[in-house]
Amino acid sequence: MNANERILDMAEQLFAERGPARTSLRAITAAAEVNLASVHYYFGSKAGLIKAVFERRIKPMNAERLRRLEQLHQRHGEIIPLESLIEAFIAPALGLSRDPKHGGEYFIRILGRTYTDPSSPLEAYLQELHKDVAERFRTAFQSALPQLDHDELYWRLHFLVGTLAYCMSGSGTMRLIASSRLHNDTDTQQLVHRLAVFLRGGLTAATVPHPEQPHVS
Amino acid sequence: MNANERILDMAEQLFAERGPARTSLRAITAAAEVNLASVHYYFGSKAGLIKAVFERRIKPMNAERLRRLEQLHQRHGEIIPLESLIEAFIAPALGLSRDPKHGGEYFIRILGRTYTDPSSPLEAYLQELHKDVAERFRTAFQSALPQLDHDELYWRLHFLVGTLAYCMSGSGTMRLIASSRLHNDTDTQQLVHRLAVFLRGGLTAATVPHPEQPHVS
DNA sequence: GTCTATAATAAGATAGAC
DNA sequence: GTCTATCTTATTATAGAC
Repeated sequence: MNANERILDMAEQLFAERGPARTSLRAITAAAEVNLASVHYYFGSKAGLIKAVFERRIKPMNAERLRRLEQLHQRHGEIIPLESLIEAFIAPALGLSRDPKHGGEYFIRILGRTYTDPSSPLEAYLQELHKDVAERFRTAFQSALPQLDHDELYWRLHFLVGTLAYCMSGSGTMRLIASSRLHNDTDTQQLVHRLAVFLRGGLTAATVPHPEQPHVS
Repeated sequence: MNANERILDMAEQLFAERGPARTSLRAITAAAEVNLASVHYYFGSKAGLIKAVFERRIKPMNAERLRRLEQLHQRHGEIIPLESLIEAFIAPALGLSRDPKHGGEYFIRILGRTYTDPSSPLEAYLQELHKDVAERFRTAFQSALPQLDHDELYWRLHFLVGTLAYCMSGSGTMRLIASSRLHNDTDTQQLVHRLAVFLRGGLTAATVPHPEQPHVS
């Protein structure tokens, strides 16, 4: 394997463990058994490396999301069954860790964290990478959930992304609130299904007007 | 105001903006208009300061959660209505930003992020701070949702925390998937209510057996 | 308790040989 | 393309005067 890829692989792994900010180039190059200078040769800077690590996984992930969405539109027309739509969005994300070809065992944890890290220098870049997916799925969700007004849909999709991000971010804090026993049940298919059921429930919950503070706009 | 508190306040604010790892003590002491050495005098080290920043907000937050839980148990006995239970858990967290007395305008963003940051040196300490709340609320949720088995409850509470964490982490990436227009509707009461409706839908969603991969244990 | 000065370390970046 | 050696800067931490 070439140095370029080895660097990306080890950077990914170390970022997952300690976060990009706490991971030095020295640690990465040592793990990848390459020279410190090679990072700058291949990626220009640490920021360039970080960008490359994200790009390598996110582009195929979002391509898969759009492929699935396209397929669903062909089968169902404009209005896609909610459960299918949810799965088309979350499965490619959670599946990163599953498919050995994607090798994202570590990556999903990084990505999950990044979604709650607004201060990251990556923010604008990530937004750009997700723009197309965000737009198309929002439209599809609006069609599948015509009963929700624009604001309500906005917030619920926000909640959806949050739940997904937390799932992706891994098992560390996962045990904070829930059971402390370890789970072998990390099977991705199961998780996708469990999450999809939860999200469908949340997205379709009947809106009840706020008792004390009715909506005025 | 004394130096101790000024340091905590500015650290909190800067952590929210850039994250603890990317915030230097120099930046903090400059903003707080105190000497660099005073951080070590009061908190021993940067790690000590970070711990203090978290402790100051989390302890009252969790005390308020337990207070509300106690009150609900007195009113309803063992089985608390789900919606009340959800609100008792999320309102003190989201309310941090609201009540000026708590002054957590910045803090909730830090906390939200930390939940998806398993590599943080704080992890064990946070778990300790949350232990009591986690245990009591898990029991209460199990009573309110007897139809869910242990595993299913585990995951759904996990999803719940994830959604809450994302909400707390702030508006940065909040716009990735959803509308790009800015919202003035950041009113906390509204948000608590919106989130509670969503979570209730998710928590009570009927479990459907996984079609392709039935649960075998 | 507060401050200045400085130590000790670690980091990203680069020059230049091969 | 690859590597060694080094530069420059930034950071945490501490010693010691006041």
